[in-house]
Amino acid sequence: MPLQLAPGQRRKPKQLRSRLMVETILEAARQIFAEHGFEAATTNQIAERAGISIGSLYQYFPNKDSLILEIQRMHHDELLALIRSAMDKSGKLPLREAVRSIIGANLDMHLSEARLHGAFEEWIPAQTQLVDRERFQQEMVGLINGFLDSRPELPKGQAAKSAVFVIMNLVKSVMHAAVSDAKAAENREQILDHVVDGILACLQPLPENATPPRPHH
Amino acid sequence: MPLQLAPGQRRKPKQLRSRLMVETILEAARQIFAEHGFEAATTNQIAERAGISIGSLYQYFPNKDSLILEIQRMHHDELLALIRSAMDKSGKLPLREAVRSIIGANLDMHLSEARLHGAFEEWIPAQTQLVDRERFQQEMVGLINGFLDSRPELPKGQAAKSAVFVIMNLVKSVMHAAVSDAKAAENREQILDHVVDGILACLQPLPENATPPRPHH
Amino acid sequence: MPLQLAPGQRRKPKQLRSRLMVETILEAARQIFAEHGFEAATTNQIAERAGISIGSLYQYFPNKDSLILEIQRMHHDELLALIRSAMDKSGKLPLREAVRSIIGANLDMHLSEARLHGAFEEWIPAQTQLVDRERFQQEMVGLINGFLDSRPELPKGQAAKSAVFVIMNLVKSVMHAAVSDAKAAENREQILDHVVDGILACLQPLPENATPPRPHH
Amino acid sequence: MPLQLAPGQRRKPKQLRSRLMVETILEAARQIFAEHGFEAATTNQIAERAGISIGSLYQYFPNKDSLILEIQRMHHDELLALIRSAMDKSGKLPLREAVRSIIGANLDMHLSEARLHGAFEEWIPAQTQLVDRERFQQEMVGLINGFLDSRPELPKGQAAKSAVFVIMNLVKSVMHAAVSDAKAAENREQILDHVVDGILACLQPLPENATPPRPHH
DNA sequence: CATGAATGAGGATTCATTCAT
DNA sequence: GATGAATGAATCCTCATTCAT
Repeated sequence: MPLQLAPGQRRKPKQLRSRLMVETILEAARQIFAEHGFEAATTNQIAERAGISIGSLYQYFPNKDSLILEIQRMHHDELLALIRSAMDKSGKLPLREAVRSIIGANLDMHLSEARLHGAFEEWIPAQTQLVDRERFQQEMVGLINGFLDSRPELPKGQAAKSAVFVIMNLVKSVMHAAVSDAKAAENREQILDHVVDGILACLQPLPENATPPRPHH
Repeated sequence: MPLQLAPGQRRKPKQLRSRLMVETILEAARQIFAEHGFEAATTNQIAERAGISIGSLYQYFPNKDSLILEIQRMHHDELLALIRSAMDKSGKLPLREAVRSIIGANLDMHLSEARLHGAFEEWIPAQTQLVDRERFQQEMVGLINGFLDSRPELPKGQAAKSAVFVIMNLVKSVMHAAVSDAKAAENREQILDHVVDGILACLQPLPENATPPRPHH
Repeated sequence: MPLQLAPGQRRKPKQLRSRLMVETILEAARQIFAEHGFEAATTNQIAERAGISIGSLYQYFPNKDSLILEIQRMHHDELLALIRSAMDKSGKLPLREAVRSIIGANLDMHLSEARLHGAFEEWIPAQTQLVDRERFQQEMVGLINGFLDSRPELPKGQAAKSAVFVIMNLVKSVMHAAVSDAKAAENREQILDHVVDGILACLQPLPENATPPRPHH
Repeated sequence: MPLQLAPGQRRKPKQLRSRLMVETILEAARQIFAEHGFEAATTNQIAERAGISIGSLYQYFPNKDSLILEIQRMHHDELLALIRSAMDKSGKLPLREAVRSIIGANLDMHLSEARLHGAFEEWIPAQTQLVDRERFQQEMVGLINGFLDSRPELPKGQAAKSAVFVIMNLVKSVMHAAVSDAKAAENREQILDHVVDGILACLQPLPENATPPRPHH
């Protein structure tokens, strides 16, 4: 117990401890949710894994929902960061290689987090507006558009809207499938090939004669 | 009291009641699971919704798992039937229209079943081999291949493998997204356009010069 | 449907059917109780084993308790009959052989009914006066006294009271132990020897000097 | 707040509370099992009787079985201690008095515990090896042999084997009978006389001429 | 009388959350 | 702030018993 503290400094250690605690808890929660799913995970398990008492857990998170909400937020951020960095690194590669490395990074992350995504799906928040799927989606679209912009041979803006939409969903789905399918881990390369093929196809301008301008309401 | 009964017909009424009961229960379960997800749904809720006692429910289904298993099976069957029928009906339409109507039917079904799929995802069966994801997937692949075969302009067999993989996942993901996204219902036409574009792109043979033969292990 | 019946005869077939039904049910109940114990046995199991509907069972027995009560009664009767017959048969044998054969018969019966007795113990009747332990005990005492009477060398009446009490309990306990102890079945001969020794010892007049006339309260 | 604490003593209060709670629960369970038998007793009843919540009960005992297992263990220990102490106290008394006081203590304990033994009988543990009937029996045999050793006039070792067997079962049965028979409490003295007579008889060497050496396989 | 579908009270057990220390 | 014992509502499921057919 220090005798004397510089003014304004007193709360620093507390905040540090606080932040550390929060991170420890979240890491424990991430593991437990990943191992058991949302409903099957118990807050006591999480506290135990974090090496703290259940009471302390509730000091930092008001309830079970808040835990998974925060984890999801973090996961989204990590995913965006990962892709951003993969895009940066792939700057000079030929298109197929670039796409392949970006998607590959994405896939690896999902394979390693496996069941955590199951927990995200399982959790149906009472207050829908609390989740940040929206924000995540927006940012992801921005990222993809940025990539398209950086490659002269690819379509941009309005012309690429469909492609972006399809790519996002294709990737999402494959990630999903990879996660729920035990065998996916072994097929990594093949899956990657398929996805990359699909993405490149989407980015190819459709031959004019094949698809007449679609008129619809 | 009928004077004469065809043999084996005597037990019909019982069987009818039985079948009716089973269907009532399944419909109730489908609703409750769709509303609350798997774990959050309670068997008592389901019985109440079905208008029967909890005891009766357990007369027909040995446990909670068996309910969702059966619902999933039914859902898969309905989906396959729906697509088969949409494919049949679309026989003479130009490719884009055909694909659009098939996917459209699929999408509509998912939009109406909304959160039920969340429940499917959530449920992790104790005995994995009991679920029929495998069967479903196989049949779906067969269906898609059949469609490709029926259209001379489309690739077939080995050449289409990637396309089929991507299409399946693309569709699955969009359905998934549609299901979890409230606004999807309003964007039906746009979403459809995007998906159809994506599918058609995948079915286009990749220009040779764009993608050199990928060598990997 | 017979047109004409002799008066008073109408109910005979019914009574016969009735009696048969009752016996079938009791036999089934005996088996089920023996296999699972009282609480763990279910009336539906019993009905099924009896090859009748649960409704029919309740036509003949008002509740689960009444089943075990009746079985216990029957068991007591059979036990008494068995011992009576063993005593009759052993008429001319030397004392030790006689006792041995009587006790042996008793033991065999218990070994074969094994867990049924567990069910008797387990069942705590709501209305104590309903059970017939009292009657059973009285009759058994009578039987033993009869045996003592038939053997000039043995004590009788008041002098044998202690012996009878001890014998009854000794036998009962050994039966009990035999029933709950899996190994008992293999030790049949040894157990028999011990019990017979004990009984003969009790029937020996105590040496006067060893036990002074007990004065108490 | 004590200025100085012996090391390791800090946690005492917690452990005390814990021990107290466990004892409170066990006492409640003992009562409820004694009143209703094993199956009919409910864990909620026990918690209520103990004046705690059902949740607390399960904090200390993982399931219903563990409750009766522990109670049985305690009961066996108490019984052995009681008899040991009764044997010690009876050191200088004449044989009959000594036996009488030992058995008397035993009987009193059983009379007071009444139906609890029914619950023991009723409970058929899933994992047989968990119960300690075996240990109890061994220790009891040891105790009795010790008593025989301490009295020069009594048989020992192999010669007493039958006697010990018979005595144990006799006592057990009488205790059992006493427990299930409401009137037993009133007949205490008579029952005691009978049992003591029986035991002494068993300890009398059988007259040689009465029982020829039994030959059996 | 026979049937067996339907009932629903009741039981063991779990787990998010609180609060006295 | 930290702790973890205590809480008790809520869950899945069973089974004795009834009653319409």
